Amino acid sequence: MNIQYKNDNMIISGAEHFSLEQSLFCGQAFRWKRQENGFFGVALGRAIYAEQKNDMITLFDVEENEGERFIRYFDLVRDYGAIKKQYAGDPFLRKGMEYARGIRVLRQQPFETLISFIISSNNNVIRISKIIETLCQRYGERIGEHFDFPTAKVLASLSVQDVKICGAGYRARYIIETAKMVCDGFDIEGLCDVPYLQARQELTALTGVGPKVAECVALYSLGFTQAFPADVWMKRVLCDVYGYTGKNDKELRAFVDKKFGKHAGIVQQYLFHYARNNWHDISQ
DNA sequence: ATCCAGGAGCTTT
DNA sequence: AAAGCTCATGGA
Repeated sequence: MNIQYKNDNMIISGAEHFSLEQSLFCGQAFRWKRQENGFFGVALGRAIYAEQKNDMITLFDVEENEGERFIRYFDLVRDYGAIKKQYAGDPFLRKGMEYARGIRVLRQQPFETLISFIISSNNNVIRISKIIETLCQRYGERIGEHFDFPTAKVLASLSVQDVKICGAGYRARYIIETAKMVCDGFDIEGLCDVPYLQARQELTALTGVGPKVAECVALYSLGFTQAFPADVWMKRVLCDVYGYTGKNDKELRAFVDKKFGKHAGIVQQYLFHYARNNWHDISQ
């Protein structure tokens, strides 16, 4: 992979195992849109436009120091080729990795990820995106014509009605209470430095955060690649393809740890994207 | 109309 | 501990 800066743009060439399209629209991020020949989003506190041609990605209006932050955001340093090789013996997973070959697990901002996945519970992607966008427009700091994700401080100051207006439904209370806990000193970023099991458990102390949301935050924002968000789709795959018969969260974790190991979360992203888009073929 | 969506909290067994 | 019920909302 080679990086250069030209005319205020950042150009990444030779990026293997990476597709903007697949990484941005595989259900892990909610604020990106297809625009012109590329993708527009608000991420890391700024508006950004990106294009990709084969293995060349251009990030527009990005200076060097900021470019490094997006290298991390897109998880471009990690050797996905080596990871894929470890799992090549699994026939179904190999199909998943082939279908979703360009997915990288993004490293998003912890608070935004936390609130986004609280909103995701018992909800669908289109509506999740809509709620988040409204939340940003109403309560986020303005970035040109766009809006940043609201801060914990602002969200903590809102009434339930203020948040319900955005379409959040019964989750409005969860959002506000979690924001308050963060304001009162719950250190999300700090969870990067504690063991995975501890991070996951501490996250569930937040209102609206159960096992699934905790796994999402751990995987998509804290860098725990072994975190394994298991929604209805993943459970279908585990049961129908891998013969999982367990009943509770603990049994599922044990099954997943044994089956997929320390990069279970990355594997999960391939399986999720593949299964969600091809279930008709998979289940015959 | 009924069911479902990247589930969690609360109540009852 | 484990299973059951409820929680807004909008689209299929």
